[in-house]
Amino acid sequence: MARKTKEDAQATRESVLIAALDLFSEKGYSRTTFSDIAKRIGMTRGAVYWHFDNKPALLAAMVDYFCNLREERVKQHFTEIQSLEELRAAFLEHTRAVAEDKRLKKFEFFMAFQMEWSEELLTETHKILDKIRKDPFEKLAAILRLPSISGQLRTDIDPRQLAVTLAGLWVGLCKIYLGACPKIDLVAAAADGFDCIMNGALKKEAGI
Amino acid sequence: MARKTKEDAQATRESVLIAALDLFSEKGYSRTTFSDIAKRIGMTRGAVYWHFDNKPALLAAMVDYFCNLREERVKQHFTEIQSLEELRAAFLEHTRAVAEDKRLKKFEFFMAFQMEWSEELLTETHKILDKIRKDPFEKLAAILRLPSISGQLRTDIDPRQLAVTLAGLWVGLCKIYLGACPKIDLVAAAADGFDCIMNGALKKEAGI
DNA sequence: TGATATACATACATGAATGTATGTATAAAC
DNA sequence: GTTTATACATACATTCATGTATGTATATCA
Repeated sequence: MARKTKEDAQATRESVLIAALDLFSEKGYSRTTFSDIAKRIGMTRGAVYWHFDNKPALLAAMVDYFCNLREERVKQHFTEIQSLEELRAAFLEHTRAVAEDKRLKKFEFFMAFQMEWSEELLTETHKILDKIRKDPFEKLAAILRLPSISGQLRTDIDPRQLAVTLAGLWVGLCKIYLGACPKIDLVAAAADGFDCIMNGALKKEAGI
Repeated sequence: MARKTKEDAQATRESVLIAALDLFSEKGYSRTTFSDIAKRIGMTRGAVYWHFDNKPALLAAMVDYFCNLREERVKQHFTEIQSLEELRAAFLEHTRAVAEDKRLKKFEFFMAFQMEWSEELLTETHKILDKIRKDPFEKLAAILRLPSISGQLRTDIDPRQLAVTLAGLWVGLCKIYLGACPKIDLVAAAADGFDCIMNGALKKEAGI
């Protein structure tokens, strides 16, 4: 058996990426081998090596693949936000995605607990990770600066600081949830936290 | 050269633990070898193997060592809290410790970014990590339930939920700070977040 | 003042993951 | 229809971390 069609080859490439996420999130990046991945998809190491030069390259491709998948969700949720209600809805929808989309959850779990980020691997996935690491509050801050929203904020509240607080809450709750020792309802916790923060950030007359 | 005094041996044991934290946080757990650690302290692998049976055992001892160091700080900050002002001070003091105590910062960085937690390694360090993972909001919740504090909370605020929010904020801000891409002032961000949340959680007449 | 256990250093043996070279059947290009 | 590049499988070579066995000088203890 050899030489499949281009579609078949593309399919095995994707199956490698998915198997990589599965195994990386199960065993950790460093403990999974090309052999593990090949076995998982019913092929040999040769197949994996044909599609990806080495492990860092596979990691970069995998992170890129699922980051884009995540970015699409973020864009889907956080574009065209005009009001506080829409921001709240987007915040919770994005949270719900982490809690309910198994693949996204795996990816977030992998990024949070199953990866040791060396300088080398960071530069390998440089472009994609730069986005993530700048994103969490820049996007939020821009939304909070919209006149329709910032007008409701207390005058002593800095939109950027508020964005940091909201992003911090989101990152922290996700981490606690993914660590999953004391089981929490992620969406409910995010809703409570969001309301509490906004309740403190809004002018008295503009309560949610 | 051989057979040092008991004090000397204890000193090299500690130097191994410290070198382990240094190297683990620099290169990641999986990429550091016993050889690396031995070189760092100017000894051979034999010395490291004499003190620790293998890498998981060393990891467990190292985590135990620095977790206890951290626990002492937490206890130091979070016992005998009676008022909101004291809670705020403790919250910020604990945050400041992560930002300014180099060793604690290294440890938190290691736990957040340089460790892939397999089932095996989790059970190895079971007792210690159980503490950490239950801790973040149980301790906080207990404080928030103190009459002197809960009396100031709005009646629709659940102390436990508030604890989850505060813990989430803390974990998230630390993670963002330790990731350190968009530099933030951790202590200032924690103060702002704390105030904002509390401002939303307190009765109108009990503002900070 | 020996005897013994200690705190290492040194040497070796093993396995396991990596990378590469080679083989091969077949889709695609001409 | 032939050629060629593709999408793998197979085989081999190398490195490297681990673990263990052994050696040894010296605190410690009797």
